[in-house]
Amino acid sequence: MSVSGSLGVVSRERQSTFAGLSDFRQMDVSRVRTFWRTVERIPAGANIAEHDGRKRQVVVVSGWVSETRILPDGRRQIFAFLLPGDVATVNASSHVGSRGLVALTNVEIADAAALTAGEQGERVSASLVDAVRQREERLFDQIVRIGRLTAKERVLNLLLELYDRLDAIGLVKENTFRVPLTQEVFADALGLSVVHINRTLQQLRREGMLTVDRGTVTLHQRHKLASFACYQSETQQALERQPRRAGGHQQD
Amino acid sequence: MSVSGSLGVVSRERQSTFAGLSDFRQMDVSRVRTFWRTVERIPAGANIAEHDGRKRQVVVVSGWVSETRILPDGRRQIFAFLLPGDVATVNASSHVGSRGLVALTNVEIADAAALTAGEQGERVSASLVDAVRQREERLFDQIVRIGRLTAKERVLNLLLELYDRLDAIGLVKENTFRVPLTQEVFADALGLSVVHINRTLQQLRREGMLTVDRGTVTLHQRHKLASFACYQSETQQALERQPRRAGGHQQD
DNA sequence: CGAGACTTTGACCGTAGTCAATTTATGTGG
DNA sequence: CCACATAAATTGACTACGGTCAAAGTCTCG
Repeated sequence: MSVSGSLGVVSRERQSTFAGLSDFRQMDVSRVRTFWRTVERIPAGANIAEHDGRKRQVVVVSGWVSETRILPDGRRQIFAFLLPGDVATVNASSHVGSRGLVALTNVEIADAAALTAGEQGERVSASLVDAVRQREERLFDQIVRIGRLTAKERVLNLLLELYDRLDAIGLVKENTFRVPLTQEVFADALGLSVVHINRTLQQLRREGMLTVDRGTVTLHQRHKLASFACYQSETQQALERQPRRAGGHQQD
Repeated sequence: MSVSGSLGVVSRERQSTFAGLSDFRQMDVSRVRTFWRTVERIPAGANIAEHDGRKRQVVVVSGWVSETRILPDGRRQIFAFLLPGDVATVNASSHVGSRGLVALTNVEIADAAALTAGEQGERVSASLVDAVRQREERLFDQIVRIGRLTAKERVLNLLLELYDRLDAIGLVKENTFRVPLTQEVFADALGLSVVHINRTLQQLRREGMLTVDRGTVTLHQRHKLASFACYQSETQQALERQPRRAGGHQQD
C-alpha cells in the first residue's frame, strides 16, 4: 500500500526541468552570461575533480551537488548540498576517507577564478566571499541538526533550509519546490537510515506538516515548522547578531 | 563502586597547570612574545565577545575554548574545541540560537589583527590562513563523527584528534595528555547524553583502549584505535590528497 | 565539615537501525 | 503498447543503541 509519494528521483530525471538558468536571479544571470564559455557540464552521479593539478574554487551554475565523505567501511556522510550560486573548493579526486564533490543531478559549474577575472570582478568577488561565509554558517546548522535534533526535526530543519535557499534563487513557487534527492541521499545527509527517513516522512505527512509528491515538496505553516524544528532562517540569524537597540523589547 | 576515573574537571582546576606558554611550539612562542601586550585574559566559563562593535578574529594563546550554540529549548551543541594556536571569529555576544565562544578553562587570547601587524606579519598571516583551513577541515570530521559514528567511535575519534592537536603543540607526553573537559561538555560535543558518555568511557577502559584519570587521558595502541574509530590524522589526509605516484602500492 | 559540581549506577523506555521481503516507479527493448 | 529489468520506496518484525529519571557516590574548595 503506497503511502503516496517519494522524496524524489535523481538520476533518471529529465535535465533542466527545474534549475535552468532562466530561473537564476538577476545578478547571477548577468554574471553567468558574461562567462558562459567557462561553464562546464557534469553528468548526474559524476565526481567533480580538479582538472590537472591543484585545487580550485568552483561556483555551481545549475543543478545540485553534494559534498561527501565515504568512510573506509562504506558508511557515507553528506556534509552539504550545493545549489546554484554556491561555492566550493575542489580537492583531489574523492578517495575514500576524503571529501569529494558529487553531482546529484546534471550540473553546470563555473570556475571561480574565471568569474572574478572580468570587469565585474570586484562585485562578483565580494559575492563569492559572502557565499563562502554562508556555506560555513550552514555547516554549523548541519552539526546542530545531526548532533542535537530528532529525526523529525532534522528532516524539517533541512527542508526549511532548502526552502529558503531555493526561494532566494527563485526556485520556490507557492510554498512548493523540487528536491531531486533520493531518500537515501537524504538519509546520508541527516545521519539516519533510509528506512527511518521513509517512516519519518510518512509521519510528517500524516501530521499535515508537509506534502511530498514525486520529488516536489510543499511545506505547510512554515513558521510553526520552523519553531518546531529549531530552524532559524539566515536573515533571522543576522538580525539577532545586530540588535540595533539593546533596550526597547518588542512583542513578537 | 567507582569505576575509577572521570574525564576531568574544569572550573576548579588550578590555572596554568597544563597549557602555559612554556609548552608552546617554537614559532608561536616568538610570535606571542612580540605581541605579549595584546594578550587578553578570559576566566573559565566566560564568553568571548567582541569588544565594542564589529566582529574580529582572535587566536587562542593558552587554554581551551569551545565554539557553541544553545538551542531555544536548552539543548546545547559544541561545534569545536579551540586549542592554543587556533583561530576563531568572534560574533556578537552569544544569544540563544547563535554561535558563541566560551572559555572552558582560563584562557589567553590575542587579536589576530594585532598579530599580523608586526614585522613577522607576513609569516604569521600565512600561519593563520592555514589555521583557518584546518579548522574547517575539523568541522567536517565533526560532522562525520556525530553523523555516522557510534558512541564508542565518536569518543575515540575525538580523543585521537585531540591527541594529534595537543601533540603538535607539545602537550602530549608518553601518549598521555590532559583533557580539562567535563563529561557533559564531551557529551554536548559528541551529540550524546552525559550518562552515555560515562558508560562509553567505562567500556573503553574495560576494553583496555584507554586510561582516564582525573582529566588525564592515555591512549593505548593508537593505530588500532584509529582504524577502529575511522580516524585519519590530518597528515594522513594530506598524503592521500597528494598521491605522488598513482601506481606502486605499499603494504601498510 | 558542608555545599556544589561531577561522576556513577540502576531501572526502564523509545528512537532509530537492521534485515528481508514487497510494492511502486521509471525505463528499455521488442 | 507491453513484458521485463532496475532503482527507489515501503512494510513488517525484531533488535539495540542511546536517552531519561532519579538516586547515590566522589571530589574540591571554602
